[in-house]
Amino acid sequence: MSRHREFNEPEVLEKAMMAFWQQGYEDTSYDDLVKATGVSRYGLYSAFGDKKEFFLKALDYYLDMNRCVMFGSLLEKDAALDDIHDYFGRMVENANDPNKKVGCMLCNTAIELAQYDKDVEDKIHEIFRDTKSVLKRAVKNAITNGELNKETNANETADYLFGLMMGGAMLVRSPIERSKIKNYLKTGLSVLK
Amino acid sequence: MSRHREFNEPEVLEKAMMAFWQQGYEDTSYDDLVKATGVSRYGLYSAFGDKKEFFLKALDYYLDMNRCVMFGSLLEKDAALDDIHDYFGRMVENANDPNKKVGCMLCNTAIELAQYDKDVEDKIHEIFRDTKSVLKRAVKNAITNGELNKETNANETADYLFGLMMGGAMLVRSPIERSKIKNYLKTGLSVLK
DNA sequence: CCTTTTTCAGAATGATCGTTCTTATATTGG
DNA sequence: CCAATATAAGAACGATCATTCTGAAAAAGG
Repeated sequence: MSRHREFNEPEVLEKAMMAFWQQGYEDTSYDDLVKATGVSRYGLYSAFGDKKEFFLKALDYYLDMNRCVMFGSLLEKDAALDDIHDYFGRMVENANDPNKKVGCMLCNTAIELAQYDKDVEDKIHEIFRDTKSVLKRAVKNAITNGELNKETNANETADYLFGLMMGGAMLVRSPIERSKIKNYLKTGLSVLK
Repeated sequence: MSRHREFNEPEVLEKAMMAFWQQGYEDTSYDDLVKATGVSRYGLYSAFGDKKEFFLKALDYYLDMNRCVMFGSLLEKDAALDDIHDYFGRMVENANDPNKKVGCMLCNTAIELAQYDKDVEDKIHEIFRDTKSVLKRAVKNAITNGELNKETNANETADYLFGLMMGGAMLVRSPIERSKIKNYLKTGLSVLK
């Protein structure tokens, strides 16, 4: 008995994620999602729930797909100074592409939604905490390795790098010249010594 | 003949500006503006035009009211290193107030609207250019005064300080702990030497 | 005080939003 | 091939949006 779904969940989730990423939560209507995915409203509602549930699933998908790609070797236990520079190097590369003005979906969400939605705020906090830990570990390793001055405050430096990352993600989304973003990240990293 | 307006334009504009500042463009409905100002829809439309015109007037008002207050001595021709530190010190003070999560109206607008509205983008560019000039002049003066290393690249450093400023404004609007913002700005300023 | 003119308050309008409902179709087990 | 059932497509619903319109009230000149 019964018919089967005509769509593939991950494929649809990816398309929906792209729509939410590019346009944000408020500016993406359920109709936009129907158009972007090519799936019926009924299908989307039964598979992904209402708009907020759908968004949270899209955000999870974004994190699953993009974090490893962007953070790369920085996620490894012995990550150190080179891995920090590599990460920000990838940010500069992304910033240089004038078409990529979407920034980081997580950072965008932190600005757009987290003030008004407790569920979103909790998720943001969790990921931000993880991200800071990753940066802090790399800073500590760099100090141990002698790549950074022994006097370096690992905690403050991790907070700083986190802010540099978030600031960069926001600058990418603003209508600023790409060369300025490069200068921002390049000079910003010069504190690491 | 005829009746007079019952409201005072600058007072009303200030109230509308606060609403737009706190909630952003999209999340502020014309009804919100009617409630926030206590003025009739008719009165607002005839005095300030439609929603976008009203927003641009509110943004101008914001710039007129807040730029001098925030930038302070940094706007003076002979501003140098101390004035840069003073400015970011005021940012830290603002960030420490947990109730002040609105950030900078101009930066918020750059993120929310500038991608989709040419008029807004042009205004943002103009103000951003001015802001960078102010920072660059202070950096140059600091180099001349011997407060900064002679090798300092004034242009890149100005871009960096601009990003630091915008990053800080964005962090304030996100649900991040205030102490992290302080660490971000404090460590960020340590490049100036 | 009365006429004129503008303001006010909010009803009306048309669009769009998220969500639900309806109807017809496609699929599968028997 | 037929009955059962989940699907798809989109119409329908109620809310809210920006904007316009509609009397009633208010103010000022004669």
